[in-house]
Amino acid sequence: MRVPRSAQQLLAERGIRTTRQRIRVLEALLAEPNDATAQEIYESLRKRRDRIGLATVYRTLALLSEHGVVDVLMHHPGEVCYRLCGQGHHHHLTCTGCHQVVELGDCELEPWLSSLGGVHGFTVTSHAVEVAGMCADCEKAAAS
Amino acid sequence: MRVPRSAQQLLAERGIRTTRQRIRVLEALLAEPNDATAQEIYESLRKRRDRIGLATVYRTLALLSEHGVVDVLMHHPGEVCYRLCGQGHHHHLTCTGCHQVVELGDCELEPWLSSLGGVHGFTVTSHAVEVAGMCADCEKAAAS
DNA sequence: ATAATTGCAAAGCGTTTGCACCCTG
DNA sequence: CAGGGTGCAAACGCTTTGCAATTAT
Repeated sequence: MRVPRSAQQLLAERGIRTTRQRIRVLEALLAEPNDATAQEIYESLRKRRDRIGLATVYRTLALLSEHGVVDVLMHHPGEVCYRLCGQGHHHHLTCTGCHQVVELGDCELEPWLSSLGGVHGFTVTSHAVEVAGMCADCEKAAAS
Repeated sequence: MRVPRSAQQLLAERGIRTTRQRIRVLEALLAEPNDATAQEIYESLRKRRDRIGLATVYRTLALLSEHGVVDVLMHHPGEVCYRLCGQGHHHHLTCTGCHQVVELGDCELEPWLSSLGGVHGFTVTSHAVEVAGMCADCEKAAAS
């Protein structure tokens, strides 16, 4: 799912102008196995002494999500998270303990959903599934 | 799914103190077939000349969601919607045109999801499915 | 009676925007 | 070199909180 690609390449593929800041944001996402908020990305870049404005992080993330480069996740109200994802349709399995995110491929819901939509007179255009649980490590930690 | 119940009853069932304001908020939700934001509920109550504070609406909705009386939906980033739902597990089918919401019963995902979780060493505790589409009316309107 | 609930206004938070400057293509 | 991109700080909108007055049990 998560094909390793360079930040440069990701931008070029979509015909997005490459700037130092956009590359930095993408690098931060590439280095982040889970999801991150705009603020988190901003802070991690500032810690690395990268000169970037918070507004630019927001603008870049908006741009990237418009182009389908990053996914937008909303597990908690008022918290928007971004994540660099593999191409194609997939869903997410999130650990409630440590917030690690696992991509779920092979979604088998399409047929079920479109039939369900038909019953209600809907044409189903998209669907999102967010699965929450506890990873093995967190479960162990919680037990003690 | 959506058993009609009185606002009074809903509060009493959970042992929530009944106040004029809480009943008004619940009535607004009972009258609302779809979902509504805190602000929308506040405004609809003010239009009806109900004296209620915005803060109370927020506090009441938080209370009701804690007690499982209302569902919290987040289709769009930065927009938290509340909805009075039937009991039991279900999901939502939302029209992107008119925002009407249909409750989907009989969710057949449980077995699939827990097996999927197992593969990744997760104990799946919950899942949310949000299906989006176009209802018949909006599809017609869009075609013209 | 007394503890919880309310309303208001102020504070808080994440996010967006206006504008002068800067950089990419 | 032109048009898009950036940074800063101010503006923004939604939500939460402090506190005195009010209300339910």
